[in-house]
Amino acid sequence: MRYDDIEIISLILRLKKDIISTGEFAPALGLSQQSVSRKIRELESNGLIKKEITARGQKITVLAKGLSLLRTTLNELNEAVGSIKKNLMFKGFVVSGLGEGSYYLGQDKYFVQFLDKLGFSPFKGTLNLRIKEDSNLDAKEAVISKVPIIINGFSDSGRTFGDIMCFRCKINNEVEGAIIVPKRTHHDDRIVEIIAPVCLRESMTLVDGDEVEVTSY
Amino acid sequence: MRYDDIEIISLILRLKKDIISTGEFAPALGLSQQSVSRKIRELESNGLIKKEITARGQKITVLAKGLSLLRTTLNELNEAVGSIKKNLMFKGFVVSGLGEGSYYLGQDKYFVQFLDKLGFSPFKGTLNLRIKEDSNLDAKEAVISKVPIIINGFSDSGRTFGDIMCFRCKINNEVEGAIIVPKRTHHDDRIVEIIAPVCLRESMTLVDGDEVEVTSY
DNA sequence: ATTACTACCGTCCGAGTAG
DNA sequence: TCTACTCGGACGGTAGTAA
Repeated sequence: MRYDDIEIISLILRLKKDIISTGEFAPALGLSQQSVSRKIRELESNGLIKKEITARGQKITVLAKGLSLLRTTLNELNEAVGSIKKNLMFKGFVVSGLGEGSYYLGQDKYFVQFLDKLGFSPFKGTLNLRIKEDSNLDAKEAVISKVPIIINGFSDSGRTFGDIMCFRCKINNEVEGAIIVPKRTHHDDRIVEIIAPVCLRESMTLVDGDEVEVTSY
Repeated sequence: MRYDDIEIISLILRLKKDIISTGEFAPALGLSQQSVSRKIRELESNGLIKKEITARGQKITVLAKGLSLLRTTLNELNEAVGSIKKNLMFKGFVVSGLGEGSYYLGQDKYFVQFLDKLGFSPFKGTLNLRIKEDSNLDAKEAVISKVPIIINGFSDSGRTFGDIMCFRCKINNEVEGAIIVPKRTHHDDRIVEIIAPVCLRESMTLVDGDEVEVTSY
């Protein structure tokens, strides 16, 4: 478990203190003072750090070997996070629109924001997909847990319209559009509403039951 | 030791395989098949991943909670690596110039490159520092293991002049200059030669034995 | 204050093996 | 093959305390 060492080195560097006591370290690592003391001694004997003990604590210098381990790990995590993006794809089946999306698109105060924030003027209707497999559901959850583009809500003639979250996506690797999700109402998890500059049913000749692939990027 | 989980999740993502067996995982983590099996079950019960067991192995999906942990860790490491730069400071004592630096500065073909690549025209002499403490020596090593600015070597009337590596630095947090290190000759590790647009001895009224702080940025 | 030793003990690892 | 159970033993954790 190489990453144990990294956790400590990372903390040492982030504390940005010249002198640190093992007791100070302990709670941040969820360990006792004694264990931290031992861990640090181990790091030193592995040549990852160097320490000088003073009256108030120890001055720790992360050595080249330690830094190199840190950088390697950083690269690994970057690679891991990078590979997530490629996993952000899910499939669903075209269903007839029962979603609220189309209604939103009819509201001018929403509509103007779409062009502004998404860069395209959406067709005034949504493509509704139903997700069947659980694995695709997870992918969809991953997409809509990314940082959303927010379409602000408003009040009009006594009614309140909430914020809408948008997530850019590509439909069948062909057309660029966006998944829209009302911020408040958590309606059926398995239905996804998609908007695009064009009518997707027409431009891609889709009918109910057709499988569609959605990629987030 | 939170990072243990990360190590496994990171590996899962980097393998980019749909189906993975615990036995395949084991060597990469330095654990036994049994331990990997248990670790993965723990990850699942902590809600970080989801797994489906098939005949050939298990299909693992990293859940939102797992991804978020991964991103947090990535940010921490980025912060840690970022803070290294601020740690790149060392101290040395002014000594009389026995270095080769001054000689280099006398060579026009080198000299013109300094202005070009460093953005300043150096005073035709170097400030030589001797590093006494080992901790400072480590910091100095860290500085000169960064990506160097290279001053190209050349041949002149039969003699060969090698490449020179430069590292921007700040002297006593006051004057901007550069550490220069011949690429070939690995002369005394404890002597550092510094160039600056001005004569540092004069502008900072330095004499032999004065302590000087060098920061790399 | 600190660090770190000793002693004890709980957790975790892995060999064997079942399913 | 695969996953995962049992169980003995090692490793790692902490309390007490010395330096």
